[in-house]
Amino acid sequence: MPVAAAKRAAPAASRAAPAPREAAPSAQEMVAAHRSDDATELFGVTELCKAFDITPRAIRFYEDKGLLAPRRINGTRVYTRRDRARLALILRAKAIGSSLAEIKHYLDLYGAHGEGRAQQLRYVLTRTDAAIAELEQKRAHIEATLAELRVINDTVRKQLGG
Amino acid sequence: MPVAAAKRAAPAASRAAPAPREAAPSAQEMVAAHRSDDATELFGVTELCKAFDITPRAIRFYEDKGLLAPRRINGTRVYTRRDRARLALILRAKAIGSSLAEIKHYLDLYGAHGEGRAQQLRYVLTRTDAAIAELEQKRAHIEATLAELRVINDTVRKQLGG
DNA sequence: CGCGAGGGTGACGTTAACGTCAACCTTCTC
DNA sequence: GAGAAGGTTGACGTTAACGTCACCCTCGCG
Repeated sequence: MPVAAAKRAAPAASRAAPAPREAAPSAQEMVAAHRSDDATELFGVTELCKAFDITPRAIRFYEDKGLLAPRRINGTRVYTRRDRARLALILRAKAIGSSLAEIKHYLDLYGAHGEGRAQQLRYVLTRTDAAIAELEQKRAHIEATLAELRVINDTVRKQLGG
Repeated sequence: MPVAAAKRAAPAASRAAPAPREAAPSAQEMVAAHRSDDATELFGVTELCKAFDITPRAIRFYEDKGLLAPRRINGTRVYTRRDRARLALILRAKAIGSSLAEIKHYLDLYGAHGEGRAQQLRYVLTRTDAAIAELEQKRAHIEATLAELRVINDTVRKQLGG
């Protein structure tokens, strides 16, 4: 999965923008982006495709799965900045190995806090707790693997250097 | 993927061993386990299945994919401690979102260092470097997500507490 | 008014990672 | 020696996450 990017680009153009960085929004900003419903700053589908280096088919697929719900203007999809933020979340969650079904739950969390009643909020709380625990687990796995890879790396480096 | 464990157990027995912890081996031990080829301490397939909470079908599948290569005694699979260590690596790598194809490369790294010539070692070096970089990327994604989830969690907690 | 580009819609194909099932061996036990 | 238990092998089914393809509509333009 990591070793599979930059597949089909424009027929005759060498692109060198693998990561769509644009000043790395903070966690607060990211979360807030999901609550701003302003209609200024709209995006087209190809715009998002180029911005995130994915295909329109993928975007449509996410929409079929209920992860995105852009407005339609005369049938054509129109995305707000909130939609764009959701897409960013989707892709990042995918990158850490989540399935689209799980991502759907993540998005619920990002969207549904702040206005619900106590019952709802409590639910959000337990879900975020669980999600956090899972991610910490996963991070632990990654750090263990990193440690082992570094052992190998150092060993080999010494073999070559000595 | 995380939210899907403890499926079919023995028909009439409640098991409560979700995580197969046994004194968490260090990175050095883990790497070393891949280089010990002693035939003492052998395991059967169901033994491994229960130990790691997977099905025999999965193990056989990994074998088909070349991730495992246990000895056969009269057709029956027999696993050494090294095989068991490989299986542990496979599952951990899966948990962090790697595909089996990628895991195959990981295993190559764990196995092939220490004896090769400079050419080979250099290759291992670049591969470990790449793998490390990818994992650090992934870890960064996880930490970003964690930060956002904590923002949500705190927000909700304040709403309830205040 | 023709038409080409761009976007949309099924429908089907594909790959990964197994699950399920039927059929066949051994080996142990009674 | 007849089961029963446990292991092995195809072969086929399944789910997720898209890719590909064919066909359609619509808008802008010369």
